[in-house]
Amino acid sequence: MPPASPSARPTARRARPPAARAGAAEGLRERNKREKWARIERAARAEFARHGFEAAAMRAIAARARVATGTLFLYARDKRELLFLVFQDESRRIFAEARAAASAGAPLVDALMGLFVRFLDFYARDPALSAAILREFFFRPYEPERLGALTREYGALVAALVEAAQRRGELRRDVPVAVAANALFAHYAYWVQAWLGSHLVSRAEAEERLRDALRLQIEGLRPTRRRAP
Amino acid sequence: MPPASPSARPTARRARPPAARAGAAEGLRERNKREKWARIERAARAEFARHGFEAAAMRAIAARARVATGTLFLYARDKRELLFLVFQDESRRIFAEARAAASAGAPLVDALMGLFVRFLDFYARDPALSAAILREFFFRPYEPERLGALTREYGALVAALVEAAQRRGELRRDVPVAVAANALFAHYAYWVQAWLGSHLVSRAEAEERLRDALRLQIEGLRPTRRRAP
DNA sequence: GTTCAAAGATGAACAAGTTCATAAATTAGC
DNA sequence: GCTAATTTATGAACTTGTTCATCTTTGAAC
Repeated sequence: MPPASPSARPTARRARPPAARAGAAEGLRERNKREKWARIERAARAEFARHGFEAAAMRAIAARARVATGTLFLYARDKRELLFLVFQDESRRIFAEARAAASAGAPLVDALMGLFVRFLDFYARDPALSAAILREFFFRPYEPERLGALTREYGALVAALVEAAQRRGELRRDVPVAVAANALFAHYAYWVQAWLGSHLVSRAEAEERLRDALRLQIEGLRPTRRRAP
Repeated sequence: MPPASPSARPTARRARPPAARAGAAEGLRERNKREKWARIERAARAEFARHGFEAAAMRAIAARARVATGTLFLYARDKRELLFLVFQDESRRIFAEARAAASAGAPLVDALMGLFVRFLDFYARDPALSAAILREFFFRPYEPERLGALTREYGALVAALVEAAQRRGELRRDVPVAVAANALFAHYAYWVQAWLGSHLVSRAEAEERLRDALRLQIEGLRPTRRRAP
């Protein structure tokens, strides 16, 4: 089977979303590109929010941004990438906040929930759009180097919390940090899916069940001989 | 926010895939419908297999089935439902096999892996298409009463294995069966996603990590005072 | 300031999913 | 068997994502 994604091609034919900073010596080209991208991003955000990912039309986004339809494809390879770029900044911000607020000293379940709940809040702002993001980027091959970076950061933060807990004796030492982190993260992914994807639980239920699941992952399902008071 | 799916509309405008059995007294209408649906299903299966879900064209499916394009939409509401209908039978078969072979007496991890591996094999036959199925039906609101039934059956089977294990003392009794089943199933969902969705692991790795994760879910991450020999 | 090559922008054209007015086929009433 | 009513089938037309030949703008050499 041939690889599903054309891996060689750069993001878009030419232009790419320029870096956000308005540098000192900035040519006309760069300034135009920056302004155009700003308009496109605003427009995309608005149309996605109003109509959802599927129903938002590229032509409508282009019209709102006052550019030709084809221009969109100079800044984003396709509609999916537009979605990704729009949410990239916001995810980064949420993630930075979560990292800053991460209390590696707290009991592991609390520390993890402090991180996870931030993203639940983020998703809750627009659940349908969040579901689209998860679907488009975690269930479809997609330029690993962009999204992969965010995912790895997330994983690394979970791993750091796990390692801290292990170090202080809250967790077994014979289980590699990565294995434990994956096990815990699996519950997060599962309940997010149940909430945003399958609509089997509400946001509140997802949070509750996730907390329980994390506890249960730590405690284990095996019968215990004795329990500490 | 309005619900994303038009919940009222029936599956397709009129006709629906007729029941498979060729009843005794069968009118011309029903026979024609049955034959046409058989052709459509075969055609859809072939086109999906050859080109993948996205690249398979409805027009090509229609041509191969020797019907007009619009006719497809009398049998399936949209392309997604065509995918679902095509795979419904096969999923059912796999599931029935798994249920029949389920050895509720085996250690829980083995019993669960006996079930899960059957689906991993199923997915492995066409990973890209399997990923499409998971993406289209678990990350998008979609007529809960169809897919929901399959999912619930799956969940019920896992729960039965869990209950058997609990009964024979392999698991704690103070954790509700549903909670334990969800916790275990989460690892399955996670590693399937890592394999089919994110391409982070191979099929073999997914299986291996899943087995480890199930063990770890049972053992727990908490330090143990003592271990049975 | 003029020239020219490179970068950026445009929108008509294309392909694919979906709809719907219309036609064909089937059934039921007589 | 004929007719009317209902179901089923058709494919042109519409919408939307995407491409690409063409045009415009920019920057630098002179």
